Amino acid sequence: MAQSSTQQRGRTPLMRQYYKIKERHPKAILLFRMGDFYESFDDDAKTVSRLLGITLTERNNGDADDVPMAGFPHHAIDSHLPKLIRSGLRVAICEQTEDADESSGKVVNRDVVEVVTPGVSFHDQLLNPKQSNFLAAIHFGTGRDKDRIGFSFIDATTGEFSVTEAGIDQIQDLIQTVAPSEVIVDKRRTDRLQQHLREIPFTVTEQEDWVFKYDFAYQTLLEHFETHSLKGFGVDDMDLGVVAAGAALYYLGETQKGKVPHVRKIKRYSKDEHIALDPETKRNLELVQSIQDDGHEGTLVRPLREVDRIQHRLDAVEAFVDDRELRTNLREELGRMGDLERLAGKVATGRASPGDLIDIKHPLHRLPEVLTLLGDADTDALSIIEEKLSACPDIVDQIQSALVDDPPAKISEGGLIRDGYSEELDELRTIAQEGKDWVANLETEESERTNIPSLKVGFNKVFGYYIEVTDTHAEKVPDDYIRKQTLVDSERYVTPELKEMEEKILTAEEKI
DNA sequence: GCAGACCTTCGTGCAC
DNA sequence: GTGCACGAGGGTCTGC
Repeated sequence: MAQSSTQQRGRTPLMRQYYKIKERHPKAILLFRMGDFYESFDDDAKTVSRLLGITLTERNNGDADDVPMAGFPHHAIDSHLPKLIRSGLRVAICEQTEDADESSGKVVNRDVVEVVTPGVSFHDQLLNPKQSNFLAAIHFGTGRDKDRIGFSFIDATTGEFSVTEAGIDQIQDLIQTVAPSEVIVDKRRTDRLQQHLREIPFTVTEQEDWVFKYDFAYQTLLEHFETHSLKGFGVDDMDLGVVAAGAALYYLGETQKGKVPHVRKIKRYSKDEHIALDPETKRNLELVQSIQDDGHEGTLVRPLREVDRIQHRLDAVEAFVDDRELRTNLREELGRMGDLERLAGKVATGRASPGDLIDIKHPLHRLPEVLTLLGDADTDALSIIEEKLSACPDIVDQIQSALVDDPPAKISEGGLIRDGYSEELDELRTIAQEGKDWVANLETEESERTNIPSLKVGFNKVFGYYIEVTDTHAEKVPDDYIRKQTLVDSERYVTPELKEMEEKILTAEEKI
């Protein structure tokens, strides 16, 4: 709902900025970055406070009424965000887009950088490593197509993107087969969705009707894939499907602010390729997990229908049954590999952590072994796979030469880049290390100079480097020591030289 | 105009 | 090991 100028009047600049951004995301909880905190206001704050169990307080708002507020430190988002999303909410994450130092005393610029929803999330805490997380779009036909639908589904983390068309009576089958976490639908057609589903085990997100216009959807797909038509993907003839696919891709782009370069193709999905299984059947056949311990994994969620493909799969299975060594070795190799598809998605969207990059290197490093095993197999069913895969040696080399083997959890912690990769970085590290060596020697030198055997040099985040002397030796403290802190049985001091070296070390580490 | 207080939660340092 | 105090970084208000 648009805020009138009357409503905006009297508010502080910060709250005017907040409501302006909130206007663009009325259906999402807006997490508003304020320094080291994510803060929520107004009705959002009441919801956040209730769901996260955190204090609901208030923030002043100029001449307008105080605004309800609830917040948490930015580093706690990984634990709080999943609770909000699992409650079925959408969360818009608003970050500061400039440094406070550059804002000339004004409120810093802010903007939403990501909208997290049940069907669109890159956060590990919200994803099941064993399952795809699909966003689906359904477009209901009209006129002569009134009994048909376009159906598209996309996994934001891997870029897997499919489209199909079906009779309206097959919605239930499609939903059960794909099992999306979220379905987007034309807001005028929500009732039809409900009419054709026995239950709705996903979040329904309504979109404006223009999102489901053919021309808009088709153009969205062409612009994304940078093509003149969709013929190359084999989906050009699916008018209803194209609308659903365009709507799904548009929604994904909106939530990720266009950062979805890893969605590089769309494929035609044929429901006839697979047998639809309802949740009860999957459970009873223990295809996904065992009934007893909920832990055993299954792989036959989408059984094939085509005889040729079934035969091809059986050939591969037979090869493994006949060749125990191949089976054991390949199982061992694959067991060491992570989820490359999802990791590649993280890299493409700029979300990869240092650990993710190393997790990419390890499976790629082992891929030649896998390719050799597949190539040596005595069946076309496996050697075809070998021909399709590349070990990407250039990527492995680059990661190997640039990154350390045991990276920090966050880039901000430093120590990610390998020595020798960057001359400038090596120089800064040398300055920092030499400074630390100087500080380390200082303890011995000062202990001898002052004749205080218990003298210690330490560091903490509050006071930086300091020299600690117990009260027993207080009378021996030299005149050039500057007192900084008093403890129960000791005093802490600094010297001009120590402060100068601290500045050198910290400046170098900041640049690193 | 300036300094200090305030406001959510959480990690850290310190005292005991 | 436990409990307390503080600071993280924004923006705003209050008091001098």
